[in-house]
Amino acid sequence: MNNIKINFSIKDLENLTGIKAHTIRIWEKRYNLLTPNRSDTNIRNYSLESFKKLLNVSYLNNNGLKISRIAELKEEEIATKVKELALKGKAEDYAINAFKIAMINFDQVLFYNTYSSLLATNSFSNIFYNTFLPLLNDIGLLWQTSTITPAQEHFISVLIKQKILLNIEKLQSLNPQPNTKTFVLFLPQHEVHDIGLLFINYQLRSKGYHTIFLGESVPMESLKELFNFFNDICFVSYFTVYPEEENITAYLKDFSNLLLNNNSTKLLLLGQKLNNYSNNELPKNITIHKSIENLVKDL
DNA sequence: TCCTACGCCAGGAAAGAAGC
DNA sequence: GCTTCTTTCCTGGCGTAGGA
Repeated sequence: MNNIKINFSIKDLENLTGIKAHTIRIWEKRYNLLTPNRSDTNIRNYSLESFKKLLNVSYLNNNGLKISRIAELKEEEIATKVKELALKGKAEDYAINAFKIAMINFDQVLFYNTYSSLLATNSFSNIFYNTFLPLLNDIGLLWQTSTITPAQEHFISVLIKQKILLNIEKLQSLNPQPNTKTFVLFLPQHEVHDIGLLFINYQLRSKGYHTIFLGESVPMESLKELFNFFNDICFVSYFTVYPEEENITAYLKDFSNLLLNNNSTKLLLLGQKLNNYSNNELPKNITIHKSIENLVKDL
């Protein structure tokens, strides 16, 4: 694993750590904080070690240590201080950095160790809300800026999904509350980002609700079949990439006409695609929620 | 055309020193 | 204790040059 050769541009480092490229250059110039390799044409080229160091430096800096003081520390001292701070302070920030390193480095062991240390003092729900959700937001940005590869995004996504599935499995023995409605969780066609939906499934199960998880890219027509099995249905969906902005209104109208004829049937929605969606004439029985926490709270 | 490096300048925020 | 001044740190903007 240590032999993996990864190089980062200054822009990559900016995206990964949140520290402006200009600031990174200034830190290098004034404090000799990083010593990147240079191309023949003088372009900076950072190693994985530089990336790790900068994550640690930004963590200390965000926790109030002055950059001039951090620069005086040896690399081992920086790492030690980060661990000390993580133990008594916000472990989530440290964990997010560790998960990023695990993702970049395809390091499953680091992922599992970081997760285990978080689990020692946190519930799974807390870990998801405080660590995985911010991490997934960051990953979304890193993906948009091509800082990470599809393989890296899939690698970390699958590991997170495994943890959610594992926790859902632990709930299998719980019987659903009697006479409660059935929550049908699905993603619209072409939509494949199912981590958020999986976690909602976990939350509903943990509260004792009966759920049917259909997963990604479900044709609307096929949802009708559920009415042959269940009377009281509440659909739940998560729009991350699809439907596209211009198609959302039409999708919801079609959904309403096809599946929400019964007054008691509802559709609960979430997802980045809906962040800026405003439609005052939202079909009846459709509710857009700003966060998973809000959705679960409103049940 | 876009990105990167570099230098310079200006300004905001915070901390510390000095004076009243 | 409060105000003022100075210093330090950080950031953003701008312009120029050169490479991808």
